[in-house]
Amino acid sequence: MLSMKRMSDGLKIGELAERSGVSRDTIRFYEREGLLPRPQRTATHYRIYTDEDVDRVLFVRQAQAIGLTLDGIRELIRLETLRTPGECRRVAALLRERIEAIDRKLADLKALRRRLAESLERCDRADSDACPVVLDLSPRKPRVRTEVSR
Amino acid sequence: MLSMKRMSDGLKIGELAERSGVSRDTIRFYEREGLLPRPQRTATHYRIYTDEDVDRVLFVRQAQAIGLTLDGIRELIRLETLRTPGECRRVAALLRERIEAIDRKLADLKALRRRLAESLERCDRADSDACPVVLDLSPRKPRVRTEVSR
DNA sequence: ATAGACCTTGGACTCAGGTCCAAGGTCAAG
DNA sequence: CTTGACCTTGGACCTGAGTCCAAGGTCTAT
Repeated sequence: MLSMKRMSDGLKIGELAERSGVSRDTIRFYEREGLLPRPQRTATHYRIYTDEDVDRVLFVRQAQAIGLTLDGIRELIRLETLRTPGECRRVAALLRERIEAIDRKLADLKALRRRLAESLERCDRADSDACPVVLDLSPRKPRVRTEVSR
Repeated sequence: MLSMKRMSDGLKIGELAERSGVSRDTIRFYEREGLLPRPQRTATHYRIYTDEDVDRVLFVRQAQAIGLTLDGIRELIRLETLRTPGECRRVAALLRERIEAIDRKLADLKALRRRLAESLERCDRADSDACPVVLDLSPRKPRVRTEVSR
């Protein structure tokens, strides 16, 4: 007979872990951190989870993936579960903030990439010994004339 | 009479700290970590640094700024100070690695930015309550029909 | 009834890159 | 000689996001 068990309710922590792709320890950690509600327990203190909890864990991972910290995620969950009026505006603000942070990061990384690519070129052009790039990282120690800016 | 002191040699740790823009503690930490050579000492055990050390600290900060870890920087310093043959090739390899890492990061961030911008738009378009974006982060809980992929 | 897989707890540990602190030594000025 | 700014050391602590562990309880199959 097919076990009705899997249908919907009553996951043990290991099952939640498997379904959501995080470790048991992480789940307990999220609970301590207030990212997951305290689950019901069996008579023997086993945690029992529902599909909602699976979603909640996935939510946390998604939110992490977009660069939020656990603090930020807690805040987001609070907004959602309390159905705070103006929730959407808060979320929008949060999003704008995140986007700006990303734009700054992008700009930094692009500048960095340019620098590195330039260094690499010089490195490849160099005749082997005494890497110009290493020396270049040392400020004002121009033992090899740099001659790159043109 | 002008003190000859400032000319060149013999910085105390606080002076090195000031010139290189890091804290005393950080300097001692770098020494422990092998990023700075052990300095000479006065008879009373004060560390005395030279201008080379200023450069070295700045080097470390520069290298950090391009995304290297302290481990990587230690390696770089080893390459430089040992004048390892093939130094330049190693450096070039390191640079290529860094550039690839940056490219991956850039791609990730751009994708992320697109997602967030899209969410933000939906958020702004929404009529106030029950933010679609928060709900959207929750996988398969479409209490509000998403209707965005038109 | 016993093995093996699962669960419980609290607390320690990880990583990187530092920061902070206490208790004491040194040095220049007033 | 005392004050205040500087220096020394070893070691503890911090952040963020978990991971690992020991000692014990439970459940399922054989």
